[in-house]
Amino acid sequence: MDRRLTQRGEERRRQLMAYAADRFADNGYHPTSVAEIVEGLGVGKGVFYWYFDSKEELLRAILADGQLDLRRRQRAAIAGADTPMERIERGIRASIEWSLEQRVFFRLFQLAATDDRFADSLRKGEQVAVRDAAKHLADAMQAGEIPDRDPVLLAHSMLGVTTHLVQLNHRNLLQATPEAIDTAVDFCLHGITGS
Amino acid sequence: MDRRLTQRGEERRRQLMAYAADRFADNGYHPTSVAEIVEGLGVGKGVFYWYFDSKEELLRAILADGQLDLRRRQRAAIAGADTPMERIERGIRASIEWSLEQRVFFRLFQLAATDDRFADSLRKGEQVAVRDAAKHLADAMQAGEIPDRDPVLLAHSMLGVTTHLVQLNHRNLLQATPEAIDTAVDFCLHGITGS
Amino acid sequence: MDRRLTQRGEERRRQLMAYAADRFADNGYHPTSVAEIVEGLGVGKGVFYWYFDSKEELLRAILADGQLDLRRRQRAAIAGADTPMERIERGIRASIEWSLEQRVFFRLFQLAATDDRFADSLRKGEQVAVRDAAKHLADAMQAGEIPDRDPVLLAHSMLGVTTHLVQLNHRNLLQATPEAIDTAVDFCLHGITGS
Amino acid sequence: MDRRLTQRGEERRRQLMAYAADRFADNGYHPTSVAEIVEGLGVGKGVFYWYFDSKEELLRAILADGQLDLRRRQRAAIAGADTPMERIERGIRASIEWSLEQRVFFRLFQLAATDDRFADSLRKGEQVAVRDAAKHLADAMQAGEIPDRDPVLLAHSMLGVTTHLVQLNHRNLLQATPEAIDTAVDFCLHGITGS
DNA sequence: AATGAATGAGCTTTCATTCAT
DNA sequence: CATGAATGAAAGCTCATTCAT
Repeated sequence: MDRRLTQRGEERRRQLMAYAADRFADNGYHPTSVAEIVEGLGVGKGVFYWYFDSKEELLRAILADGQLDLRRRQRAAIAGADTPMERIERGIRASIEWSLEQRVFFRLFQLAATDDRFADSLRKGEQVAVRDAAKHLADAMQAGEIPDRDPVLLAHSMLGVTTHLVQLNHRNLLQATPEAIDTAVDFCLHGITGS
Repeated sequence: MDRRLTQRGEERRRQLMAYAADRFADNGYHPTSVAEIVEGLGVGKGVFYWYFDSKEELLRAILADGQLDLRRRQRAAIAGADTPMERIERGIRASIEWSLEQRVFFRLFQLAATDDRFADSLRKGEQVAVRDAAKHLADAMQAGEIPDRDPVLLAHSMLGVTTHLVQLNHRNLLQATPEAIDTAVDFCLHGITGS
Repeated sequence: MDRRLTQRGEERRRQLMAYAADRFADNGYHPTSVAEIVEGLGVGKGVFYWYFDSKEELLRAILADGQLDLRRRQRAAIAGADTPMERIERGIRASIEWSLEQRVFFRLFQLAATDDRFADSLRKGEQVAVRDAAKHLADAMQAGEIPDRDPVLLAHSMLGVTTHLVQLNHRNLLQATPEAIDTAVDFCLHGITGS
Repeated sequence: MDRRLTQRGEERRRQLMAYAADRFADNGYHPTSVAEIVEGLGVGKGVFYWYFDSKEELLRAILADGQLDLRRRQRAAIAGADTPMERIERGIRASIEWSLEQRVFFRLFQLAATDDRFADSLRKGEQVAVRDAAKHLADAMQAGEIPDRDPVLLAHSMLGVTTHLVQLNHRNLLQATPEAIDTAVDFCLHGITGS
């Protein structure tokens, strides 16, 4: 799908993505039909296929959007930090905050991770973030601030903690209060610092 | 579905569940059709609906099976431990090991967690395990072995770490070697121990 | 589609093929929808896909049926002939007669010949018949009954004459009376006999 | 569609017809969409419907163009001939040559002949040519050069031979070499001459 | 003249489920 | 218990055509 879009077309595309993202997040990918999406927006079915090759491509586009946004936030958060440990903490906090705010994107990431058709594109984004964190961890090890361990594994461990916390919050099983977030961040920092 | 099953009937039911579990784990719940399941076993469609009310009920039954098995393993692991901290570590390790062995069940848990129709029944099992771990954590706090923090949150943090590790392993993004498992367990123990 | 069919299933399959053949012959392949076919028979849409993988496969099955029938007729016609020339004439006449009787099959052959998706399977059947005729022509040349010329080309020329005649008849542009058939057969025989 | 077209408009119309003719010949009428045509030319959909009322009308216009061109060629070929038999042979040869050159038109004629919506307009053109040939045949009979037989049927027989030969050539099943053409023409001439 | 956007009926196909045997 | 057949709503998608600009 490589169409030259007018201003109006660009808006329609956004509109479709936003509405579909909501529906996917609420009902899941398979249970949400294209008909449901276009009816929800009060447009004809053809409109959908004017902007997207398929339902699959639509979700892919949404996911890419989300990953881009998350990545931006992480970069901005890390930007002003001076030490590796500071970068790590800021990165964690930025990820948690973004995920708490971007409920829809977060749920779509979770959804997509369980579907082979989408898991790969997610993987790429995740790996970028993980490798970034691993780099900072390696720096901290170099500086003797934390003991030597596989930095990639540690980065993934932190990711596991934060992801799970956000999930609980979105499912209303736990309130992600500032204190709770602090506890989780502390858990991570002590996890990497070791004895 | 409350049928008195003969010996042979019981086997058929197991067979259906095992085969369906494999297919669901490989292709996902929605993309796997009932037709695919019965054809794979070389039986007619009637067989399926003799043993299960619906495709949905089938997955629910599979999930319940898995949760029961996991719970058993966790209990057995904790049984011989004397201190709270030992119980915690053994519980973590048991969960990791089971999840690594039971690839199919683990994948189905992940799948089901993203589908509202199944998420609730999973939740229940998860909460039992979390509350159990939280109890041990509270015991350890009481004994002054770890600083006071929300034990439920800590338990969830550990769950996040282990789940993520297993996920990586099953996706071939990381080998869950004994060393890697040790690192993750260490991460958790230091996470709860704090400074 | 490799299904074990019961007596009843076999009948349904035949029924679908017969009805669809009529509709395809009347309206063409593309303009005839699966919905039209199943509605015409008063059955559900699923029935169609129980017996055929696709609309395309259905037409292929019909064509194969027709070709088999034509081939049988040609073989039977030639069977009792003693000389090459007699075999040729009987073969021509058998083809014409079959094509006149089997209006539907004949139209489907014409239809399919203009569609790349089906042309190949037709080709094979046609070539078998042509090669057979060419063999008889070569025999006649050997015997000095007709002058030497490319026997395949001559066989095709005869095929062109007969096909065209039948076409005219089915389109009501010409009555294929016994006299007309005789004229066409004569045309062919003189065409191959030469001066 | 009765539009006063500018010079440029005339060109656009030609361009659309030429491109569409290619696509129809390659993929068939139904499988070729209007979208495909306009996208192939890099123009908007409005252009198409500015020049043609419908997809159907477009094909009709193309077919009319082709028939006109063929008719011209046939007339020119016959022009210089003195005897009926010469006219017949020249007509045959002209038809074969044109059909070999005008691969696209020829394929479209074949396509259209199997579709009731277009068959009629083709029929008219074919009948003109056939009646023309039949007239020459009748002249030859009058002159005693060939035996008396239904001249229309003979003309159609010749048409069947030549059409089939060209078809084979376009499908790469046979090379229409000068010798092959001679053989086919001979076949026709002997076919009408008889014993 | 021309464009991109929109329409919506209709297409082929799928699939959970039911049923007669 | 088990089978093959049948159902029919609904899915994803296509496409000739129209329209606002």
